[in-house]
Amino acid sequence: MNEVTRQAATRLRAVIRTFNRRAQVDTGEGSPTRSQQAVLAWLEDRGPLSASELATLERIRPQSMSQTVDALASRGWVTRGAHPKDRRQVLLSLTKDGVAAVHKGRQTRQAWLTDALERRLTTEELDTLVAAIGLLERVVAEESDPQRTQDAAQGS
Amino acid sequence: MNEVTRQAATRLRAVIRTFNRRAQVDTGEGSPTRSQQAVLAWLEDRGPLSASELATLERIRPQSMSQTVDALASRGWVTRGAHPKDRRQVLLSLTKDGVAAVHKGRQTRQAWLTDALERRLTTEELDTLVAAIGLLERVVAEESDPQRTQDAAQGS
DNA sequence: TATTGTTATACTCTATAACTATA
DNA sequence: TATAGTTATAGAGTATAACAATA
Repeated sequence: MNEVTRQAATRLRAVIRTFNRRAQVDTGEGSPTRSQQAVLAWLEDRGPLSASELATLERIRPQSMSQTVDALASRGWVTRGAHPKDRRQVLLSLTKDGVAAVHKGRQTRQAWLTDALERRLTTEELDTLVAAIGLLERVVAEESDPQRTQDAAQGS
Repeated sequence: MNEVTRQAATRLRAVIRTFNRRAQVDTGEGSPTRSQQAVLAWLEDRGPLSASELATLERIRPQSMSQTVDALASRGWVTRGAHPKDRRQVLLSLTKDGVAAVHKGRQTRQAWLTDALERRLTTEELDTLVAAIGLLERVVAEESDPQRTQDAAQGS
C-alpha cells in the first residue's frame, strides 16, 4: 500500500466529514429533509419512478424508502400513480408543490457552498477542484460487482 | 453568481453524497460506530479531552456527546478521569482497547477508499486530487464568525 | 416462487428541556 | 449567574422481520 495513497485517503475522509457537518444547514420548517430532498431530486431528474427504483438509487432498503415516500405524499410533494403494465408497482410523481420544494431545498442547502467557493478559491483553483470532482466521480463509481449487478440492473 | 461555481457546487455535493453511501461499510459487531470512531480518533490525536471539548470538535450538543461517551465507557474504550483544576470537568482518555479499536475501525472504514484510489487513479491524477483536498480544506474551514468564536476558543 | 410494497419494531445519531454539581 | 455534565424524551434515518397483493 502506497503511503501517499493512504494519507490522501485519510485527509479526504476528514475533509468530507467536515463538509458534511457544514452541509447540515437549517432549512426551516417547510423544507424537505435531506432524505426527502434526495428523492425529490431523483424524481425531478428522471421523472416518475417506483419505490423500488428509488430505494436502489439511494442504496437503502425498500422498507426504508416506503417511509420517506409516505412522508412526501403526506406533504403533497409527490402523488402515487398506477403503473401501466405492472399493478404491483406504484409510480411516484412530483406535484407542482414538489417541484417548488426541491428547488427551494437545493437553493438553501447549496448557498453556503457556492458562497464559500466564490470567496475562497481563485479561478484557477476552481478549475483544479472541478478536475478533481471528475476524478472523485470515477473513484466512487460502483464496481461491476457480480453480487450487486442484479440490483443495479433493476432500474427499467 | 458564477455559473461555473454553481455547477461545481452541485457536482461536488452529488459526489460527496455518493461517497458517503460508499463509506457506510459494514464494520461488524466489535467495531466502533461512526460517531464513536470520530471521538476515539480525536482522543488519539489530541490526548485526554473533556466532553465539552469533544462536543465542540464534533459540532454537536454536549448532551449528545454525553451519550456517545457513555457508550464508549461501557465498551471499555475510554475512561473518565478527574480534571486537575476544575472538578466539574471529566477528562476522557483512551484505554489500550480503545487504541486498538480506533486503529481497527480506521483500517476497516478506509480499506475501500485506498483500494479505489490505487486502482482507479494514475499517479498524476492522485496529485491533482491531493491538491484539491487542500483547497477543500480551505473551503470548509470555519468562518471567523463572531457568534461562534466563543465556542471555537474553548479548547484549552 | 419471486417481486413490489407495506406495517411493525428497533437501533444510531442528534436535538431540546430540565436537572445537579461546581465555578 | 455561568459552565460542565447528565438524564429524559423526541424526531430523522435506516435496518430486519413479517405480511399482502401481484407477477
